[in-house]
Amino acid sequence: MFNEIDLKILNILQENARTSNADLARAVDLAPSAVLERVRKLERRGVITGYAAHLSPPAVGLSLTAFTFVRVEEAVGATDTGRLLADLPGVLEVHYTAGAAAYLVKVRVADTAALAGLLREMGRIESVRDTNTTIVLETVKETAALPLNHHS
Amino acid sequence: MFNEIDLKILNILQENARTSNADLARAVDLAPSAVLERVRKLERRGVITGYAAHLSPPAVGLSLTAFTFVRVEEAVGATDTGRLLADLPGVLEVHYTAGAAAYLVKVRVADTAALAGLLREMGRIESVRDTNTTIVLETVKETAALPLNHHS
DNA sequence: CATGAAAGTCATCACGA
DNA sequence: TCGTGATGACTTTCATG
Repeated sequence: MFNEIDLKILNILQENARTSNADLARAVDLAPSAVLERVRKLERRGVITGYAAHLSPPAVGLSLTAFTFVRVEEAVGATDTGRLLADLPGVLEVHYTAGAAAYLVKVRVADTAALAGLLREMGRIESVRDTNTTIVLETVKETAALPLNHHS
Repeated sequence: MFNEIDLKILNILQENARTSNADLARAVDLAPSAVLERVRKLERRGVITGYAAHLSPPAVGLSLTAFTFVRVEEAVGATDTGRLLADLPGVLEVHYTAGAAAYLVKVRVADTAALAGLLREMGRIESVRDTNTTIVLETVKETAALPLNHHS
């Protein structure tokens, strides 16, 4: 699906999304206009889904990370509960998981009090049976950068 | 720590990291030079940690997401095992968790065969006692954008 | 798909209020 | 901290190979 030039562009943009088009062009040794078209095409094809600044959670007052399993009673395949969970403030990720009908929810909040409040909100959702939370003590690695290989 | 102008800048950049400085300036109604200095300051203070292009995992051949709990036998507080886990290809996140001495590892791979291979790699690490994997069927929400409030 | 030229726009810096 | 103004670089489009 990609040639090596596309891969190089994707890797550079994963590392620094604010790399200028001119710098990209120099890196892959193409004219800026050619690079611009490649990037646009990658965006249009849905390969690049967006560009995000990443902030330091503690720096913005979100010092507590946790993962919560939310067991639900809902028809298999339905994700209505998931969407309700996703809308709660502090919920960054909601994954519907195999096995026990449950969502795995990644949460970032200020402190344990805020976590307690968030769990209470989750419990208020009708279809939620119970929750099981694991608090993160230390994040060793956290990236959104995907490993790209040549036969992608 | 932040005033409303900084918050607005941070929110815009979380949404689109490639927003030009000139557009930022128009959005917050300041001169470009003033905005540039604010952004630089936010970077230097460690509030903004980077800018990343986000790719569609299936579009690059990574269609399987999973979370693996890795129980370890290692001194409390040590994260050597965590770093070894972090270096495995396909491992996006490694969190050391409270409770049972364990890491919660977020993984993205091509398919179940690749997952099996990755789990085998994990098992090869000496300090790893066992692993427990939950496969994601559907990701309802997945963002790195942090909710910012005015008393951050 | 890539190039190169042209027009408009932007990034960046020094300076002053 | 901010605005102004200058300059060199960049972005983007388009005609063309």
